[in-house]
Amino acid sequence: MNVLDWTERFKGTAALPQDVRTRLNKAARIVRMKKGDQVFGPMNIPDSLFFLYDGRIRVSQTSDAGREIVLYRIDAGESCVLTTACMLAEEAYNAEGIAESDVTVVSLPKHAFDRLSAEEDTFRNFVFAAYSRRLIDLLRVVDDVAFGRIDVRLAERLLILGDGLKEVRATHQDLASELGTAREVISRVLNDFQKRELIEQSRGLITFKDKAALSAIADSA
Amino acid sequence: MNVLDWTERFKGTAALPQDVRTRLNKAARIVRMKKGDQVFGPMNIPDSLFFLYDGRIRVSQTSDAGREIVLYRIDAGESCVLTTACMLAEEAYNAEGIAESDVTVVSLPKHAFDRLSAEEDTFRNFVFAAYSRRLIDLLRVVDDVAFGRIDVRLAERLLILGDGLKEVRATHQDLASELGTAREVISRVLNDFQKRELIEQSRGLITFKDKAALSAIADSA
DNA sequence: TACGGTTAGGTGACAATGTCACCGACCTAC
DNA sequence: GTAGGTCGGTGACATTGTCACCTAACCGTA
Repeated sequence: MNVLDWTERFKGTAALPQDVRTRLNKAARIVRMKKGDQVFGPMNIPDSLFFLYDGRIRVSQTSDAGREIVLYRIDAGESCVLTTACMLAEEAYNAEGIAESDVTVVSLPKHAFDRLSAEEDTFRNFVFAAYSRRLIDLLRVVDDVAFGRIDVRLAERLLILGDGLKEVRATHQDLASELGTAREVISRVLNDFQKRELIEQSRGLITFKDKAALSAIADSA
Repeated sequence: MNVLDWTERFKGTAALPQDVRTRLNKAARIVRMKKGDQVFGPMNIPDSLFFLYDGRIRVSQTSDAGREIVLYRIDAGESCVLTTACMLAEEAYNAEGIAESDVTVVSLPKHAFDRLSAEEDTFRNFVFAAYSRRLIDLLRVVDDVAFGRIDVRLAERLLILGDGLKEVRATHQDLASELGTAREVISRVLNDFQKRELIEQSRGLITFKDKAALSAIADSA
């Protein structure tokens, strides 16, 4: 079943001795999911650890009123700490992970995780580091939401989403969900950006006209 | 120096064999600090793990503009994950911990922490659980700040701060810092609460008149 | 090609929150 | 007492969020 040796893909497993890696390859299950699938969510309390072998996952939280905010993204080679947290705290939480592309996930049963983090310093440090990074990501989100202006946050997010590209394919609602605000607010700000000739808009598509000026706005935090 | 055996105080250490606990008592340093002292902050990147033996620590974050928001509190018996995170990520962050009372902190050098979390399941689970709890705390903060109304949040916070008491000793600025908003906003909402006879105010002091009604507001999230 | 339903986006009025400038009341040290 | 600092009040205004309702673009199908 496991035609691929995923252990070489992760910082926490690549350095492990070969026999440990072989054991891991036996214990783990490889799961493939399609773009748009829910990788984890408030419904299914996980009983395994997840490592993202390939693709990208967007982790977001939804309010009672149905508004959404993106917390962070998981890239290939990273582990998903939030599922771990939910598992350990045995607490469901209204956060969900959506596959932003087709993804390949390595699912490691809890007992294997326990054993590995007990026996292997490298692996344990990898997990701790992942936790730390997410904590700091969340601190950043809190800072942005509590203290940031939305024009600044939107400029920043557009540049990230369109990194290296000359356009971003996203609806106003998508962008509102990124920042945890309302569609109308995004529409207003984007129209302002357009009037200032920083971008052009068409249905579901934003085209950069002046990235430098957007950067200036994004940095004026 | 170590007249007190702190290891009995923590879930992660109380269950350890006596010889391990003795070793820990040797390795750790006991630090006492006064109410109001900064236990950790953006300046001093920590090189040790902190466990709070006694007292309470308020962890908050400050914006560039100087506005503050309380992220969570550390109670006696808990470990301080954020310092751990900063240490592991080797990244300073603009969060700080302030002693809300006189505190006694157990400071465990990194190498002792590493060894302990490698050798003792109980301890490792304790640390993981602490991380998880803080992550979930922060998700809650994000939810509140991004989606919550401030009258609801203020009512809620007043009830927490005055749990079991009939008054809360805090200035409007203190409460603004709790919620990450401005003093004027707190003043407005408190005046509204007062007009509705839910509270009474005097300088630096808020007295409950109708906790039930406040609860109703707090729950109307 | 025309139709009808769905989705994306626009708009104005209003409510909630944040910002600014300035004020007076109170508190403490001298 | 008074000087200076802290605490809270206030009105005008800016920003952001909410609501109701609208139009335009897109898509599948007859």
